[in-house]
Amino acid sequence: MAEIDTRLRILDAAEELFMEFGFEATTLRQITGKAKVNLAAVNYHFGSKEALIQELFRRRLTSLNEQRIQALDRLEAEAKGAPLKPSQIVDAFFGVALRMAGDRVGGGRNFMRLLGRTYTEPSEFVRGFLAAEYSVAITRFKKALSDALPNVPREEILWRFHFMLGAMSYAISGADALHIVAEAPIEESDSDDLYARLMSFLIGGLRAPLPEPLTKSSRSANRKPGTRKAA
Amino acid sequence: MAEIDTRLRILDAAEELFMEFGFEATTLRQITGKAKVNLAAVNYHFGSKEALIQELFRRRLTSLNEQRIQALDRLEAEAKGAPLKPSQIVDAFFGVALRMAGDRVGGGRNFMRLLGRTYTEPSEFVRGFLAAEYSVAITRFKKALSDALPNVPREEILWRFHFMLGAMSYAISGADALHIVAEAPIEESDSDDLYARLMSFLIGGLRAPLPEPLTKSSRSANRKPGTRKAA
DNA sequence: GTCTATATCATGATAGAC
DNA sequence: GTCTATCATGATATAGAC
Repeated sequence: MAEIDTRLRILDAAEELFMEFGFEATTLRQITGKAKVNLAAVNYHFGSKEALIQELFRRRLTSLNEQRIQALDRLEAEAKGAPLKPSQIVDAFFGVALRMAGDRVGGGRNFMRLLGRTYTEPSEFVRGFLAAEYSVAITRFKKALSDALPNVPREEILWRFHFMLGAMSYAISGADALHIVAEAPIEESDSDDLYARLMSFLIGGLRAPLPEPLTKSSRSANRKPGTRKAA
Repeated sequence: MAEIDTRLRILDAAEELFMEFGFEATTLRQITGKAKVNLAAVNYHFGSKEALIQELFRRRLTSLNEQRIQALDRLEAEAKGAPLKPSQIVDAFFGVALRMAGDRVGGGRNFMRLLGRTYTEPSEFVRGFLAAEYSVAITRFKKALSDALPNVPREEILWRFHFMLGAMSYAISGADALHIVAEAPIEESDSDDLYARLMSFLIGGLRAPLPEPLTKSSRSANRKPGTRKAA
């Protein structure tokens, strides 16, 4: 048990526990207990519980988004100026993430599930650096999607991107959360299956016909009162 | 400030605070402070913090799922045995929820955002009665979707239902979470816009072409090594 | 760098007067 | 039903020996 090892042991243990119980419910005692290090080690190495959380996200997110950008770079280089297919872009963004989520050995699986939940969590300080870490990648991918879907308004693209993130988050939460939907225990799909399932769903949603004219003027017109308009 | 009022004041205050800070981070002192009732009132009226949380979900979920089932009943009665359109079924399930989420006055908005996050939260005791509360409605809707999409395997329907829940959850988390994606502050869409946007996305995903043969035998075949199979 | 021991504080819950 | 006062517990964080 070398010196540098302590840091990593803490990060890994924290990742698992945060995933399982959430940030608030996880105590430093649980973390240091699981990591088999002293209680004081967290504050020595990271300074505080919050700083530990930030470092935990930083080490994974930086790599994740770099991979995403590299994948996009590769696609654009191959295309030589021709517009990309939306499915390629979606694959570059979500495929990388799903591969990290499928990685059982490196702990990426725990992290991605944690990330999915954190995204909607309203925890002030987490949201801040989440946005910062994502900033570069998001800009690139929004641009790519806009170019690939010239007929879709940018605002619509933004929302669909958001919906896709939601679907992915639940996809990664996976079989655990699915138990609520499926009374019968569902077999844990392997990550290739999950990948294929999610991708076709995402592309289907992304390429769906636009909602309505939706120009600012026409709104909530021609709808029978009492019933909701059917899509 | 009558007697019975205290209960409601606590429930409403708790709903807002849980939504904003989460279950663990919200203290009874915050709740009773906001509700302007005594600290001991929570334990008097509900017995414990956990019981408060359960009661909070119960009062909303029961009504929500009853409305969903009624909407489905109505559709099936109108169809007189003919198969429903998938979009009608999706509308019955998610339309009701979005309407509750759009309801600013009754506090339904807070609740739906809370629900979306809770769904993936791994909190043991919450997951239990979530499944119980949903049980009846889910069974009905799974059946309806299976009938409407006879070519889609039941397992695939289950997953797509799951993905749709994820998209809806993020949709309801709404503009707040979207800030992470959109650097520029995005205008809060009104609920009609959001409804239209989400519905077309969901239908698109639900009706997307099936992933692959995906029969148990053929798996991870014909994929170029080194690259991920594109959808 | 790592440990023990402890300071300081906030939590959920309860007892008992009114 | 509502209040005040308090308990036991467990939280983060730190001081100081090794």
